[in-house]
Formats: sequence, C-alpha cells, structure tokens
Amino acid sequence: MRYDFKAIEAKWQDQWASAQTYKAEQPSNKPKYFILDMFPYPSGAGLHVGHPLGYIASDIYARYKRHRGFNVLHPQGYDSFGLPAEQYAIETGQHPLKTTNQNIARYREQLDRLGFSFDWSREVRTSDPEYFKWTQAIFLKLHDAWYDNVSDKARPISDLLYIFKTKGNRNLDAACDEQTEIFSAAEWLAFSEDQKSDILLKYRLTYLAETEVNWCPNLGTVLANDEIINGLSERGGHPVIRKKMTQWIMRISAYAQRLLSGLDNIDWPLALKESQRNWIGKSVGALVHFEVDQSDEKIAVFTTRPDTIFGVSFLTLAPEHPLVARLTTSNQQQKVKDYIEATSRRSERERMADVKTISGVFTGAYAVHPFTKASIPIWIGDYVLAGYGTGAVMAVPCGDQRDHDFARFFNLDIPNIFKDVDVEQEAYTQKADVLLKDSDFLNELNYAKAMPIVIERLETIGAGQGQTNFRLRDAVFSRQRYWGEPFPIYYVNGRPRPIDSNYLPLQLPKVDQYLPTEDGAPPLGRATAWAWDTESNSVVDNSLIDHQTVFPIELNTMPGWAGSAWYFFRYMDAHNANVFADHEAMAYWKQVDLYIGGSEHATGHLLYARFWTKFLFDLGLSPVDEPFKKLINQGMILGTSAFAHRVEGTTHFVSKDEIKDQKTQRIHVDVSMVDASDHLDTEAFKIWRSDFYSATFITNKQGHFVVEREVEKMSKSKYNVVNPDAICDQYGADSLRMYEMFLGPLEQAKPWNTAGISGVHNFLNKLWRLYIDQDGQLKVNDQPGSKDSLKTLHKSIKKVTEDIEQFSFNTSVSTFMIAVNEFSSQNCSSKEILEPFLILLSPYAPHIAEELWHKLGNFSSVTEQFFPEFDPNLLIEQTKVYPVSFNGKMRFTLELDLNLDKADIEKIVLSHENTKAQLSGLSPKKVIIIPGKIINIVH
RNA sequence: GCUCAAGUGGCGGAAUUGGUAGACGCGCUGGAUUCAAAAUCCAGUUCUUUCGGGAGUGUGGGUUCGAUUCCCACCUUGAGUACCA
Repeated sequence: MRYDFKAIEAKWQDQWASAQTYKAEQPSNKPKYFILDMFPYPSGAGLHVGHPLGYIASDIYARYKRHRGFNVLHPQGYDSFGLPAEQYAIETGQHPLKTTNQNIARYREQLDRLGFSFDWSREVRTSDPEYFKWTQAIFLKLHDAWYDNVSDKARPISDLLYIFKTKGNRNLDAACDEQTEIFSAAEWLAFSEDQKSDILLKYRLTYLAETEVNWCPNLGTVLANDEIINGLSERGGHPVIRKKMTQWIMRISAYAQRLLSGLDNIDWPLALKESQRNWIGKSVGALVHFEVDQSDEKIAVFTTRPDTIFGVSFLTLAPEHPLVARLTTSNQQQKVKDYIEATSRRSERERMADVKTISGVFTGAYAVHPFTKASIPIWIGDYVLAGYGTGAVMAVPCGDQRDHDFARFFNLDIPNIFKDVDVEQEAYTQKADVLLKDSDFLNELNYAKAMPIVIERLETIGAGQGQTNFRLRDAVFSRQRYWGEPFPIYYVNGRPRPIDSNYLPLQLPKVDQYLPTEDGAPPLGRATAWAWDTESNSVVDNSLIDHQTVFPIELNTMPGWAGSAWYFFRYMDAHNANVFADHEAMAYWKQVDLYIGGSEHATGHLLYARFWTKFLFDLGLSPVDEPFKKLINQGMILGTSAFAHRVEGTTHFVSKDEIKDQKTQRIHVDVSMVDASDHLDTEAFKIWRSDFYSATFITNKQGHFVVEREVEKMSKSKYNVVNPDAICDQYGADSLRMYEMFLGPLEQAKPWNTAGISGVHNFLNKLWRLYIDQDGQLKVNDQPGSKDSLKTLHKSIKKVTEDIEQFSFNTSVSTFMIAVNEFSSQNCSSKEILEPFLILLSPYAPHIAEELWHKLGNFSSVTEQFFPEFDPNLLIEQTKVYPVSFNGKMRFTLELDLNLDKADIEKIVLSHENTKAQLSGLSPKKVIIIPGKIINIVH
C-alpha cells in the first residue's frame, strides 16, 4: 500500500480534534510549559509557506515537551483588529467584522491542515467584545494609576489623592508631565473639581494631552514613533507630518529604567535586546546651567561628558529653542531670523537625511562658563535637536566630532583638554584612560574619576546636577479609526471620566461609513448612538446629550498594539467572565516560557507587552513582571521571484540568455509558470494577464524562454507566493513541516525552493515502505533489534534530543534520514527499534508517526508516550589510534573510550602498543597526545 | 557613522571546550529496472593533477604539533539604528 498521506493526515487531524488530544490540563499536578506563537493578523491573502515556519518550530517543541511529561499550553488566536479590514470596509461598506470572520475561517482551515497541536479551546480574538472588554478594563486601571518613583512602581490614584490631601505634591517624586505646578495640601483642598481632575491627569499612567503627533493624512490617523520609518508610515509608506492634537498617551517613560534593566534577566536574542536598549536610549550625564551675560536667563544643557566642561568653547541652541528670540542681539536679529526661516522650510526628513551640511548662526549673545567665568559665544545650529535633552548643547570641539566640525566650519576655538592627544584634525571621542589637562580641578584625571567630581562641584555651586536621560517617549494611544477598541471614556465639560468597568464591554457603535467625518472627527463621530447615560450606565442616542446625565463618548479607538499587549494572559483562562485571568490560573502558568515570532516587533509589541506586564505586576494582578522568558525570532522564508525581460516600449519578451544590447524592463511573472530550470511556460504567461496576450517571445537556441531569478520577500505583488495548501496537496503536511525545518537554521532568513521538498518526501515514503508492504501489512517482528540497529536508534535519540533542546531542528531532519537509511541497510524490522523511533519522529511528522504507531497495535496516541532516553553504553566510539608525522617527529592522535583520570590516561597512552585492548568497554573520552606529553584531554 | 550577526562546493546547509572539512538534502553525471516514461534502487559529484600528489572554509597576518573554530587587521553582505549631545 502506498503512503497515502492525504488520508492519513485527514484521519488523524479529525481524531485529534474530536478527542481534544492537545487540550492543556487545568488544574494539573504536572510541571507547566507555556509555548506561544505571535498570533497572526488574519489578512485576506491567507497564509503563504513563510507564515507557518515559526508555528512548526513551536509545535515541534510543544510536542517534545509533552513527551517529556509537561502540561503544555500551546494556544493560538487572532490579532483581529487592524487596518486592512477597515480599509476594505471603507471601500466596500462591508462591516470589518464580516471580513475579519471570513479571513479567520480561511486561516483556521489552512492552519488545521498542518497538524498543529494547538489547544483551540482557548482561542482569543482581540476584536471579540468578550476579549476587548478586558483590554478596556486594563486601560481603566492605567487611567486609575500613577507611578511612584520612590517605591518604583505603579500605585492606585486613591493613594495619590491621599498624599495630595495630606501633604500636597511638594515632596512627591512621581512620573508626571513636565510643567506640573507645585501645591500644598491646603491649596489642593481649595481647588475646584475641574482643577483637581486636570492635575490628576498629569500623573495618570494614561493621560490626555495636546501634543505634537505624527499625523498621516493618507491614513487619516496618528502613528506611534515605532510605526514610522524614515519619515514615512510603516504601513503604506505615506508621508507623515507633525500636528498638534489632543490624544490619549501611555506614560511608558515611567517604566524606562525597569524596561531596560529587565532585559538582563530574559533569554532573548542579543540583537533584539540591543534594539530595545537603543530605543529606550539611556544616557547618564549632567544637566548644566549656563548664565547668560547681561541677562537673567539661564541656558540648561544636557551632557554625557561633564568631565569635558573645561573644553567648552561655545553653546549651540536648536533653532526652535524658546530662548533664541530673547537672546539674539539687535545686530544679529536679521541673520538669525533668516536662518530659522531657512531651517523651518526644511522638513524633519530632509534635516535628518542631510547630516553633512553644516549650518548655523551666531546670536550675538554670550554665556558665562560656570567655573572659569569665561565668556562663551552662543550659536544656533540645526545639528541640535529641539526634541532631545534640553534642545541646547555645550559644545566641546575637542571631544565631540559634530562640535569639532561646527567649530572648524565657523572658525571657532578648539581648546584641547586631553593630555598627549592631537585634536587638530578630529575630535577625541573615546572615554579611554586619557588624562585631562587645562581643566583646573580635573587635571590629571581620567573620564571615570572626573565624572563624579565634576558633578559634585556643579551641585555645590548650584550650576547643575547629575541627570539621566531617556530617549523613550510616551506612546500615543489614540487612533482616528473605527476598527479598534473604543475607549471607555466619556466627557463632562470636556474632561474625561471613566466608564465603570462593571459596564464593559463598551461595544463599537454602528456607523453608516467607516471614514472620518467631514469636519475631521474620527469615524465614531458618525455614530448616532454614541453617548453615555450615567444613570442607566448604558450607551444611548446622541440626541439625549442635552439631558443632565448623558454625555458624549470618546471618538478615538485604541491602537493595534493594545490587544496584543496582554493576550498571553488571556490564554491562561480564556473564558473567565469575571476577570481577565483568574489568579490561580496565572499563578500556575506564570509567564510564556517560549515565545516564537518575527523580529519586526522589537520596539513595538514586545516593548508594550513588557510595559503592561510590569504594570499589572505592580498592581498585584500578574505574578511576573516579564511576559516572555525566552524568545526566538524565526527568520523569514523568502520567495524566489521570476522576471521576464521585455524590450522597452514593446511587447517583445527576450529570454535572459539572448539579451544583447536591447534596453529591457523586468516584469514579475508568477512563479507557478516557471519550471525548475527557470524556463517560462509562455502559453500560460500569455493567458495569465490579458495585456500580455499578444506578446511575442525570443527564445534561446534550445527553444526555451529563460527568466531571471531573484530572492525577495514573499508577497502577492511579486507573484512569488507559494501556498501551503498546494504543498499539502502534493506532498502532505508532514513533508511540509519537515522541509520547512530542513531549509536551514530557524533564526535565519532563507529562500524557499519547492524542488527541494522531494528529499524529505522521499524520506517519509522510504520509512513507510520499510515497514509497510504492498498489501498494507506491517513488516515488523518482535525480535530484539540488532546491535547495529540499537546503535543507530540511540545515536538518533541523542542527536534529536540535543537538537530540539537547542532549537536546531534542521539537523534533526538529517538525523532521521540517516537513521532510516541505516535501518534499511540493516534490514531492521524490530518493533523494539521502531517504537521509540516513532516517538522520536512524532514532533516533526506527527501524522505518519501516529499512523505507524497505531498499526503496531497501540491504542493510545503516540503523543502520550514518554520521549526515549538514549543509552550511553551503546554509543561508545571505537578506539582510534593514528600516528601522524610532523616536523620529523612522531605524534599520535587517539580517540579513546575511557573513563579514567589524567594519570591513568598518561600511563596507558605512553604504552600505546596495547591501548585498544585496555580501553574497550569504557565511556567515551578523547585524548590527544604527542609522545611523552599530553597536549589535550577531552572530557 | 555606530551596534550586532554572518561569509564553507553549482545551491540550501553540516561540522565548536581547536583534532580526518563538505554530513544530510537539492541539482548534476553514469548505471540498474522498464517497450517507454514516471517512480524506485546503486555508484559518483570541492577544485586541480603528469594519478604520486597538491590546493582549499572572504583576504592578510598571528597563536598552536594541529585552526572553518581562538586572536589582530582588512574586505564583503545582511539586520538594526542614527545629528541622542
């Protein structure tokens, strides 16, 4: 009987589903293991072969962990709020929920074919009201919390109210807006309710503020910093401009230090930790105040190198700096005005792209050096950014290359404060052990020693203090979109009030169109029933707003990352109606042990999820403060695009090897029309797109039309997408699973090549034929396995176990192939060998393993078996002794099986004549010697 | 510019406390089977060679009896990030 993968796979998928084989136990006495994939956004295009890569890896690991006796939680769900469904709704008027449900159904169908061991009973969808009710509830908790810098954690607003009432905020150290007034307890009590409400907003962990935001006119919404790449939107590549808007904002900056320190204790790829560190951007230094000559003004600068303060030769302000206008002397007035105008005409993007051009202007004013009292010219330069630090720098040309360039360009002083260093040509920017000179009390000190001293002196004379700056900005949380979580907020006198969490979910209202309104309000502004009645605690018609108890509801919705910032907790207790996840369930599952997904979420999702987890931890709602213990980034599977060359301005296509001098354009052709030798099926191509119907082809001498190949990202528009369904039809899910692993290391990007799958497919066929004869009868006996077969088996067990634990799934596939080849040549048909081998194989190719397992007469599932252990005694290598001549000297390289201490080894080795005889039957070690001297002992 | 990662056959890739480089698969070549094809099986496949060998893991050095592996410099590619003071 042939290996009928289609029937086998369908049969076991049904069986597993109906028996709920992969349901996680709860409660359970077993040790837990939580393994999670980044849940997908269900797009209309469906899955391509690149998507399941991470899911296959996590599935192998989940199955392995079950074999090891763990209670495995391996769930899946959908990040189902998002732009594409809304875009489609705008175009067609169809409710995004309908599109979303259709896409989810399609995704599920595709996922099911691959034999994943997901516990679907815990599925979550971020757009499900039963889910987003808790997203809204967590938002309200953030709204009802502030950050206490002293205890270094979030606390409820009620604590803050008590502090205000009893002590005011004078001695309070809390994360808050920059311009927050100081008040006493008495003053607080005298404030009106509106005033109190405004002040509290400056402390809440999610607050409403008018800020400059990144506005994308084409998308009609604001974007967070991580959604912008080079001044263009990540999605769609539309231009983004700065605009003032009132927005909900997450005070993630309060957690900057903890988000940074937390990275030290989690097992994540270095590159990913590095980009989070960059994004958080901690710099330790000092704030220094420079008095301005003949003025009461002070200029504050932030510097990471206060030790170089005696090298300051000028100050530079950003053109947008608020003091610019007041400082500029009358005779410089015009020049400064022209300069500011010129720079403001340049967009942020131009300014960032063009870092070579040096420009600036003198203000005419001078500052006073805090120590030397020397006069320091104040300049304006657009290399200083208004948005970072204080928007002003103390320029130390000998220690900073930008300052150096600026000084040279405008012919300013470059005083040298570094001993034995030449700063004529370029600045000395290292913090190495070079000593300072011409620096008064810092002379003869290095960076490390000078830092604390100079900061202390600055503090003594009141000219500054040590300070730590973070680049991490608070995250804008409002989107002018329909298809997202509504904010549980209504407005009284223009001031936000929370809707009590008992009345959640606040569901999305019906709208006639999904576009912003004519006057620029978000799509929810079109809803006719979008007002909150505080009496009935329900949504009512807008016409009732005149009524005393009825108020307008927030029109923005939450961003895509809201639902994904906590979804891992929901899997622990997916159906709880009273709380986002039960305390006991969370205490058991704790955190995600292994998280697999792409690296594109480095500074978005992965940072926000850590932020929310830390917040929930502070409130005692999470037992852990890091959500993902170990994280692996799977590499992308790339597509191999094909191009046909067309002579420019014609419909003539030229085979790649026939191109002479003609100017040609490359046209993407669908990869399904190209064979393994890169030959295009020209007839199929002609009917593929109507505009190519009359195309003519210049083929090569063999009569073939050769296309050009290139590896690119897999995408519909590049016609290089390979659909997993087609692969399953032709080769089966087990082949696909093994092949995706076989392609290369999990973390690496690698191109897809359908031709290669025949290798693993042949392997599965071979395995089948080895144990099943033509009539479908089992070719297995109850004889014990031969010594060779046992050795093959245990070699495989050892290798596969090591591979899985190190996530080197690609080499395991080779191991299986070698084993089956060896079994075949050993004529191995022992049940004793086959059974453990099937358990070993089942994480990779669960269907065929299950089928053969049952054919062997077993009734329970192969997934319930314990993973086999290897017997080291069967793995003893043969003793090898080989002499090698080197430089006329004789030396010996020995690989011995032994379990002896160094002295014994020496003794044996030095009498190597009968080494082999003496060493057989002991556990493996390696010794490498030259006569008379042991060079290396391998333990 | 900075940070990180990686450079091995025609291709994907193996090989680490330093020990016979190229496992395994694709592709290719030859053979068996077949009327033929598909499928399957067997053999070969880094380059070079006067068939003794010789060279070889991006380049150039170094450490070592021995280096794909460790160290230094450089080149290339990829990823991230960018006037961050």
